[in-house]
Amino acid sequence: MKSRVQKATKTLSPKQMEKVFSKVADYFSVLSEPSRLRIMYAVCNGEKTVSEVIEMCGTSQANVSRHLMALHKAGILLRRKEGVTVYYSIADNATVEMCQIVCAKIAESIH
Amino acid sequence: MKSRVQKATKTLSPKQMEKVFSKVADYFSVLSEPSRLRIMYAVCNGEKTVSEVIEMCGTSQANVSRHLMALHKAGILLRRKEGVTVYYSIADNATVEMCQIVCAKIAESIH
DNA sequence: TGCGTATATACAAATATATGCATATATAGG
DNA sequence: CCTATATATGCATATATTTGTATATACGCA
Repeated sequence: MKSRVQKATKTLSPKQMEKVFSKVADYFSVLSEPSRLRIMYAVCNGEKTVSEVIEMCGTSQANVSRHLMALHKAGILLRRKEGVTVYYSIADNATVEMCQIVCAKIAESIH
Repeated sequence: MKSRVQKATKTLSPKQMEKVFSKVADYFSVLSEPSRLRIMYAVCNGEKTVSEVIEMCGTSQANVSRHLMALHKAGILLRRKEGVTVYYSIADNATVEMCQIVCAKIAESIH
């Protein structure tokens, strides 16, 4: 019996598997920083401007901007520009689902 | 309307939130290396010994051992010792679910 | 006790990553 | 055109992470 992960990858060659591993690693890597998770938490409730995120997170402007951009480039956040203002929002539910699973798992161990 | 992530964390103080962010970051961090994902892939189909994983992954003994231990310490893999042999296996389905979600997402973008 | 095998770990070197600070770019308003 | 505001980026530094090599530990067996 094949695992669900293997079902999702069964048509891929070894070379392609390496590519998947590398991309998945990049994906998790973006989510492996407290500062970026704080930003994700700020945004996960609805679209926010960079300034709003700075306010909510209490991090420097440069870092918030960089992190938001990194999350965007990883396909995790959408980016919408309106005049001088830039809005970021969650790109798709897969990430939120994941964060929910992990947060639940972790929060449990803290109570 | 609250997001699912916020539901999972609504009873936590800001200090506890920081702890959660830090732990979640650690969790994702462990999964953010191609070498460790390769190892996860080797193990996700059923319990394996360190030697078997070395064989399957073609990585050095030291690295496989280190990575398996890291995955274990992060609560992602179970560790069972029998004589001189050590067996590792997936600790719980949350991680596999996550990997499935992400792999599906990524594999899609490769086809 | 001594040897061989399986696994873990210490240390150094190479590489990557996050951050602060300064500066650049873009746009709206006067 | 000039200024003020919002956002992005370049550079240097501090810090963390990965890896290889060598060595240590643990266990079974003679």
